[in-house]
Amino acid sequence: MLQELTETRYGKHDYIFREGDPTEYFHIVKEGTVKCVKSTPEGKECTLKMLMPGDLFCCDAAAFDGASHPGSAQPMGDVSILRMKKKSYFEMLRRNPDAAMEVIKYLGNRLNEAQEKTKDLALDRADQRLASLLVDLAARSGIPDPNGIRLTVRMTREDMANMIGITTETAIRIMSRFKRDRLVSGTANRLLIRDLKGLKALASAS
Amino acid sequence: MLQELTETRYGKHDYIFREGDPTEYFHIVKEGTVKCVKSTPEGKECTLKMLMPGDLFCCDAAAFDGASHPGSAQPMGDVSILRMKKKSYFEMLRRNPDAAMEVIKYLGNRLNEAQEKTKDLALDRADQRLASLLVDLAARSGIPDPNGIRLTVRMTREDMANMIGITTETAIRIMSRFKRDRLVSGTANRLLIRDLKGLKALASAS
DNA sequence: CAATAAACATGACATATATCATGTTTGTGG
DNA sequence: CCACAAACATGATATATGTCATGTTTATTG
Repeated sequence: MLQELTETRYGKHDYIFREGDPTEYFHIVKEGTVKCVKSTPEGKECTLKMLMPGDLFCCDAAAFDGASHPGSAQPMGDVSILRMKKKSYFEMLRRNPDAAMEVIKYLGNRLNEAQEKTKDLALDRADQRLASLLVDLAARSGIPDPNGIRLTVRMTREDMANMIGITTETAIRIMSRFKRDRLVSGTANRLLIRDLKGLKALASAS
Repeated sequence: MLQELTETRYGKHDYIFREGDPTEYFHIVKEGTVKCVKSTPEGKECTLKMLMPGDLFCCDAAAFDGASHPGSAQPMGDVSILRMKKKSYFEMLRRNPDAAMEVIKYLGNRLNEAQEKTKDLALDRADQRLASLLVDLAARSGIPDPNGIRLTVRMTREDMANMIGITTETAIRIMSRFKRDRLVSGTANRLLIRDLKGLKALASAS
């Protein structure tokens, strides 16, 4: 069974798959961070989700028929991915109700997250959404640091902008303000959350 | 087995459940349309999804632990809902791999939809999103009419606004323009899509 | 059918965010 | 370490959309 899971490594400039590619595998993030991206013909990008170790992807319907990927998957730095042919995955689920239940649970959580994000995009201002993003990433990829919480994932202002539906310039401006207000510090290589409470307050000041 | 599914009817002013209520049942829409809504403390609303006959809801993670509903479910007019205690639903899935696979497929599709919506909110203008909405509803709830496609679901400009993250006034203005441009006609009680192609062109003019 | 509320319409104005432009700082590969 | 590119910064201006206000039309209900 488990030998059907193979490990692959990717670097920062690779694609795990591209939007429109046929779906062949079910994936699990083993190490590193993967971003799920959709783009428009004119090159605008929208990052739907940052996948961390333990996250599943392509565990869904697109893997069930001959469909193609609705978005692309790109590593943020070096990552290691476990994958399984979709046929094996499919059979494994049929034989293993526990696994199927886990996938249902996982997809349900992903759907809730996605709907929460929809609500944020629809109702919150840009600075609130950016604060939310930072709070979320602090919880998911942060490590303690003498001055706060350091984010392990390398993320530029442009990356942030794509995650919350604003332009790079707006992300830079808001981050400059957060910096001035001592909420955060540092740049892509060393992002530091200095005042988590302050960010949380901003995030939920809807 | 099937006798565990019970039918309940609701009217336009009822709630099927409210945000925060404990999750007790798995649901299926039998007749009518149900909207899934999230709201802020200040009364702003965001409609996440219109559920039509055949759609499942609460088939997800919130139903798996002692969690509560992340949003509320309200009928758009008269609806009929089938439901099953979550314990029975859970057991049914464990015994029935086909059902579990169907749920995984359904959730995957819902997740894709949600992510498509995220992309629209992040990258498209209000008029494009409204055009998208109308095209989508024409496909899902439209019936042929001498002058185009009539939407069976009764939907005010405010409802539309909540579905695409704009204000009621903006929805009214855009609909007025669509009316002037002969793309649509009519009001909540009798919404008519007069030029589906035109709307599609606008929707994808990203 | 009258009374009342809901839905639609439209103007004037405010504002958050996008766009474009230009410059500085920081990182990186040869 | 130098050269080059990426990332960050910030101003000026444009614009889509929100907000508030007021009026009309269309439903609904007693």
